[in-house]
Formats: sequence, structure tokens, C-alpha cells
Amino acid sequence: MQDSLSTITSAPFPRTFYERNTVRVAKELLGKVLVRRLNSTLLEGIIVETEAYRGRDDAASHAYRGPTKRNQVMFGEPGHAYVYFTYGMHYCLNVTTEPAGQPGAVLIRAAQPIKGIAEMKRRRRTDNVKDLSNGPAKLTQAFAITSTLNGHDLTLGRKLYVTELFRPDPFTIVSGTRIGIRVAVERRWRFFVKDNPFVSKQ
DNA sequence: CTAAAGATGTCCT
DNA sequence: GGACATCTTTAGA
Repeated sequence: MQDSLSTITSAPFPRTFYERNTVRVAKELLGKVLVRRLNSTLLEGIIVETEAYRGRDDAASHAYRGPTKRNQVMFGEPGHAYVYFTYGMHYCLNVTTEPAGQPGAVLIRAAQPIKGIAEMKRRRRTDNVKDLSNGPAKLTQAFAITSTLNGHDLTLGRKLYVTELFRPDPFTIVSGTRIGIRVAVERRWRFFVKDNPFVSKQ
């Protein structure tokens, strides 16, 4: 049923969308469509929860102590996917922000599935739509995102990109503290759509 | 080289 | 609310 809510074919956001303050991009990504193109399937979801991670000024960020092999894409050109592996089993998806040379990324924490739901259910091994992508590692599992997409250019409209929602409903943005970090816990750089049931934690 | 933590999810109590 | 899976990265000796 939710598959009938389709988006029009729309262009991926240009690099200028990402080449801005990370916190601002984190807010503006809410309500936008995350698109994953597989060989025979199209997966789409409305982004409903994000977190901003910056650089030297953000002790919770992977980029805080400077570039490493893992985080190098955070220092590169904006508008690329930063996918990292954690806890020995999970992947998390970020989009890079800020001008090249200046680190920044937005963690995509949750999405509301709108297309390819059957495929997502298979990948997540559940029939509960609310459990498909309400968390960063659940989302990457549902959307078939692994480290092979690390560094992928999101402005090309190919395997992975973000685009406009055709007819968005109005929503309110709520900010809160970021989840799962132990430093810089006071910053309210987590953003989510108020009352949306696909957010990981209200 | 060694060790601990990790932008998490799942299952159990 | 807590244990645990599982392994890469990073920090520190």
C-alpha cells in the first residue's frame, strides 16, 4: 500500500546542497528521499532522523583527531557517502558536507520506507515495516548499503542519492542530543521529524 | 604489539 | 534495563 505513494523521477541534489554547514544540511535532509538503485529493484525512503558530525570542534566526530584511513572521505568533496563498519557487524551511512578539506558528515539514522518495501523486508528478515529502517544500521541493511559504497558520489543519481519528495507534508523538526556517543553529549545535533513513527527513539 | 572501545541491534529478564 | 555478538580502528605501551 505504501508502495503506491510514488515519487516522481527527480534529480539528485547538487554538490552545493551538501557544501554548507553540517548542522544546516542535517536539518534540511529531513523530509527528503533517500534512493538506492539495485540491479532490479528501487528502494526509497523519506529521511526522518539525522545527526550532524563536524571536525576539530566536535569531540564526538570521527574527524575530531584529524584524517585517518577510515574517515578520509569526511575531509574530501561534499556530497559523497561515508559508510563505516562498526561493532563488528554493522554499517552506518553518512553524507559528507562542508567545502573540500573541511570535515563534516550527516549520519542518516532513520527513514520511512516508501518504495521497495518487499525487498527491504527480505533484507531485514521481518514483516514489520516500522522495524525496517528505524536506526542507522537497520537502515543500511534495508537499503543494501555496505562499505562498497564508501566514497560514492551522491550527485550522479546512480546507485545512491538523495532527491526531493514529490508532495511533502508539512512537519516539525525536533532537535535532541546525539545517540550512542560518550563525549560532546550536550550538543543537540540530532534532528528528527516530530511524531513520525519511523524515528529510532522519540 | 596489545587492548579497548565503538555514531548498534537483538534477545533476554 | 542489561548482556552479548563480532571485528575494525585507534590509542597507547
